Order: sequence, then structure tokens, then C-alpha cells
Amino acid sequence: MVTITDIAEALGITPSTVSRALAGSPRVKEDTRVAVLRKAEEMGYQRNIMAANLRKRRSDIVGIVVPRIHRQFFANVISGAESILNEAGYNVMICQTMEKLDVEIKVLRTLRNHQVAGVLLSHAIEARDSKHLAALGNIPLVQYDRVFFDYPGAKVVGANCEGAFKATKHLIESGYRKIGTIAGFMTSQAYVERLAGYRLAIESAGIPFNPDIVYENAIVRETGREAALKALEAGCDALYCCGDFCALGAVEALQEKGVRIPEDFGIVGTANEFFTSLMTPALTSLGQNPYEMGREAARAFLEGRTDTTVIPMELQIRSSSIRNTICQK
Amino acid sequence: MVTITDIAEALGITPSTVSRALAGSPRVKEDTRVAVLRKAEEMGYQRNIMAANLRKRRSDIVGIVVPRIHRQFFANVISGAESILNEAGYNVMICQTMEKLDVEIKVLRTLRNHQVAGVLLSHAIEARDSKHLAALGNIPLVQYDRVFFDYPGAKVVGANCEGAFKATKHLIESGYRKIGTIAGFMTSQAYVERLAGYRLAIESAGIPFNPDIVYENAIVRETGREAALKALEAGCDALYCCGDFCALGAVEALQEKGVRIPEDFGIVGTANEFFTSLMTPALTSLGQNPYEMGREAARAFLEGRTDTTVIPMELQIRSSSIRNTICQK
DNA sequence: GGAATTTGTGCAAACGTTTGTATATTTGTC
DNA sequence: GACAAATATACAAACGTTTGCACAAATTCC
Repeated sequence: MVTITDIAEALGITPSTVSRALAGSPRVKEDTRVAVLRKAEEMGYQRNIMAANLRKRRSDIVGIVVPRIHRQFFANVISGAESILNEAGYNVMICQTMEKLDVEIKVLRTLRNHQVAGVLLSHAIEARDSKHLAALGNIPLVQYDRVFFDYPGAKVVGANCEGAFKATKHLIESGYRKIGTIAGFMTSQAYVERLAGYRLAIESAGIPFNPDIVYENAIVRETGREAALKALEAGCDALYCCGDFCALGAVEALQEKGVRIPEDFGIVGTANEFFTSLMTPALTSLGQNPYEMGREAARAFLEGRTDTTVIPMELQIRSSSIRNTICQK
Repeated sequence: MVTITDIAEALGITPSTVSRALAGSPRVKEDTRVAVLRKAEEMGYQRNIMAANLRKRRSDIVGIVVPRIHRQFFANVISGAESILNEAGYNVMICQTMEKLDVEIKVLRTLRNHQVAGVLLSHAIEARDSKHLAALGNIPLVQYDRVFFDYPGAKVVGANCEGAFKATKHLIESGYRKIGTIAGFMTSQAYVERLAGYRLAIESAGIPFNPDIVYENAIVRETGREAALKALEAGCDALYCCGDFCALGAVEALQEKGVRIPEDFGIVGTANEFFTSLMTPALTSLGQNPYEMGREAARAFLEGRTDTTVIPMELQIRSSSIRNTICQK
């Protein structure tokens, strides 16, 4: 392994000069700079990043923490963040928490031990408060998607309330009458806001808000099924779902009961996962623009921001929510 | 930031002893070990991994290189590898190449600069040979899924030939007569073998192999569409597809042409991506068991193996390939 | 042409660990 | 109780960079 000292010796200069030359410091003469660069190339020099990081007391790695990597949403957040961070000379270290608090704690500790330059985090469902985030010490943290508003620092979130409002309003305008919601976990602000948006839309339409047809703590396929069956029993004819997987479960459960979608029952999901367009009927979904969210989170880190950025959400209307009536407006 | 020197001073001993105590060396007395551990806890000590890595001349990071993170297949490989590596005390650094050779080269250089303990790689489609892998120097490399057999070191691959054989045989047994294949890129061994398996099945059934109905260089949705239209024109009544996305494109193109699947035309994909079960008709797919592949690749790295491991592939039979005839055998 | 300034390079100390070797202490043996 | 052996700790040198400071040489200024 060739080091800057080797280069220095080969050139009869000191490692400091080599270091500065490689870093492009204006303090070295042009001639020696090109000499160093050529020699480095010739000797096959590879910079030892760990040594540099140790000396500089910080690394060029940014940690990205996601609940689960295989969810399209998070995979796209990662891609977005990576596109910005790589450009700025950073590398990313991706960590999955599997929605578990203890894994999240372990992961944050690891990132801290690596002295990463920053962390972009979307917390696990199991994490009910921001206490454990303090483990990061003074490493800059950007929260995205699922955020704790009581914890200081930059945040990037979807326009959840506004989005859920649009989604629910769309169901109302499609002519559905008793619209429930699969609401997710109230431990996460994102879901709280979606519920708020749903409620706002309902009440704006002059319909009284009915807590009995709000199905909390459902988010995956199986719990979506269960919630849908309850909703059916309660006389609902539509559901706004806080996720696509629970929406998928809902669709399946209803179809098994012989309920026709969208004729008898309307469904809207959230996230606009790839599979939603392939379902029968294709699922209307509130898209979150994860790629942009990742880019924005990365920018927030780079610029050292501490504010909150809101990423618009767009309703992708498909078959599962369009009744025979023509969509008004 | 508290260091082992701080702990040593607080305890009136030397950093070396603290280091050994923390590492669980048998050379330190039980008493001092617990004293060190308690003090470390009390002072909120966090090990500086970069310093340790520098001294040990290797890092605790294993690089995982994937073409695209958002593909279920690779996301699951990552999860599998992570499960084994974390257990063994390693952390993973995930890199996407976006199927581009220059990005792959850049990524490998970065991993090398980080002195990672090892690399698990599935090369980009654009990478046509193994030349650029030498950039890793003496860092152990495990190739998985897409591998270069001419490059030394451990490899973990799916039973592509055998799998494609099963998939094609299934189409034959379902009663399809003229079976083509969307074959992918012949620059990648995985696709070469799938084609070989297809051919073997065809010929074993006494059907002459017909290169005219082998559609190469198709792998994504759009190219799958194009290939399917050509196959239709050529009089095919079935296609074995080397991927699920090109299979999806094929299904869509055929359906638009009014071709009924599976009645008029049979389709089998490869990878068993999540969405295949949600399509109409549900897509029969040759599943690759990516989670196991990731685990195996990680084990190959840990054990320093240099052999080739083959992961069985299982055919998930769904509607897209079952004609009215009963499946023989 | 001497003083002041600029420019380029060298020196050496850090960054926080790990680890081979040396030393001090304890234990065991006869 | 002297000596060997085992045990536990200390010493000090690395690992490969970066960077503040010092210093020499070259340039500028009056």
C-alpha cells in the first residue's frame, strides 16, 4: 500500500507538501503539484480515507437510516439522497431498523462510533419518542418522512395533512357516502397528520367526523384486511388508507367478500408504490415523491439547515376510487 | 469526546490496559476489566472506530454493490447479507451502480479507499468483463448473482440453467407449442445460463432450437413489450422471460393486442418480484431466493471461501402459464 | 540595497487506537 | 527463602493523514 510518505520520498519532498498538493492547496507551487499528481498516479496511490478522517475528526460518510430498505418509498429516498451526497463528495452508509427500536438504537450508536458527518433518519414505528436520538451527540441529524417535531434540527416531511385532505375529498366527490380511514400508528406524526387531513375533508363536506370508522394501528397487508372487514360491517362504502400495503389488504378482503371495487366501495392508498398500478382494479394512491424527499433531506444536511421542508404529495387517480359518476371539478 | 486515555487516567492505569479490557483480552485481570467497563459506561465512552481501523489496517465495513437498490431482488440480497454480517460484527456500506460501468469503477475505488474488509458485488449490465475489478487490490471479493467466472474468488449464483429449464419445461407441459424467450444480455453469465436452460428444455422435448425466437438485450418493461410483439408476429404462443419486468411489459403488450393470457399465450418471468402476484393474470415466475443468496454471499466472505455456491431457484406457478390442460407430472 | 512582504516548503505534533516487548508483581516449587 | 514460572500491567511505537507554525527563498517596495 503506497502512502504519501512514499510519494514524498520518491520526489525528495515532505509528506506535508504531498498532502497539500493532493488536496489542491494554493500553498504549493504549480510545478510540484503536477509532479506529485503524476507520481501518485504512477505509483498507484490510493488515499487512506480512514487516516484522513481520523485526523480530520470526521468522516465523509453520511448515514441513512430507513425502517425497511425493500419498500419502494425508502429505496427511492435513498437514491435521491445519494444523488446529492455523492455529488458533494460524501458516501452513504445505509442502515435498516426493521421497524424495531432496539435496532434503531444500535444503528445510531454504530453511526456515531463511525463519526459520520451526518445522519438522515426516518424512525422505526416502534420508536415512540425522540429520547434515543440524543445518542448521536452533536452529529447533525435530518429527519425525514417520519419525524419527531419535538426534536430540534432539520426535517423534511410530506404534505400529509393536505394530501390526505385531497385524497378524502376525492372519495367524497366520487360519490362515496360513508368514508372511513385506516389510520396507522398515532405514535408517528405523519399518520396523525393524515388523519387530520381526512377529518378536515370529511368535516368540510358537512359530514360529522365519526371516530368509530377510524381504524388505527393498521399498516401492513394483514391488518389492512382486518380493518376493511370491520369497515364493511360498520356500513362504510370507502376507505382512505394511510399506506398502500394496508390498502392492498383491504382490497383483497373486500373482493373476497364479493364487494365490487370501485362500484360498491372506494379505496385510496398512500405512497404510490409500484404495484398499485398493476392491481385489479388499479389502486388510486397518494404519491409521496420520495426521490425528491431524499434530495431535499440531503440538501438540508449539506446546507446545515434546521428548518422544516414540506414536499407536496400528489394524488394519482386510478380505478379503485372512480365510481360511475363523473369526478366533479 | 471521551477516549480510552481519559478512562485510563480516571482509573490510574494505561490506555493499553483499557484497550485490552474493552477488547476482552485474557491478559487483564477480571477486577480491572469490570472497573474499566463500568468507568467506560459511566463516562459515556464511545469507541472511535476509525482510529481502531486505522491501527488495525482494515475496517469493519463490508461494501455491498448492487445495480439498483429499489429492485426487490437486490433489496432482499442486502437484507440477507446484512443479517449475517451484523451478527459477525460488520457493518455494511451499500452502493448503487445504476447499471453503469463508470459508476461501478468509482464505487469500487471508494470502497478500496475506505479499506473495507470485503466487497459483495453484482456487476452492472454495462460491465462486460472483469478487468475493472482489479481496482479492489487485495480486498476479498464475493460476486453474487451476476458474476464473472473468469475472475477468481467466491461466487454465489442462482441455479439459472436448471431454473430456466424447469420454467421452460413447465410451459411445454402446459401445452404451449412454440415457446420463445426474452433472453437478456449475453454479457452477463446469468442470462447466458438461463438461455442454456431454456434451450436444454426445448431440445429435451424434441423441439428444435430456433434462434429466431430468442429475443436478446431486453430486460426492462419497454424492451419486454417490443420483444413480445415480435414473438407474436413470429407465431409464438409462449415466452420464458429472463426477468419480471420484461415479462410485465410482454403481458401488457399482448393484452393490448387482444391476446388472452394464459389461454392464447403463456408467460413465465424470473425473480418472483412482489408485484407478480398482483398482476392480472398473476405471473408465474422463477423465484431466486435473494435473501438466501445474500446470506450465502456474506458467509462466503466470512469464511474466506473461494468456491462457487449455487442457490436453487423455485418456480412459482401462477395463472399466466396454466392452460386448460392439466399439468402433466 | 536593505527592509518588508509574499511564496513555497519543512517540521513535528496531533487524531485514538492496537499490540509487541519489557517490566513489575504474584504465585508456585523444592 | 531462593528461583522459576506465570500473571498482569506499562511503555512506546506504530497506522497514514492533516495542519499550525516556523523558516527559507524569492519577490516587492521605497
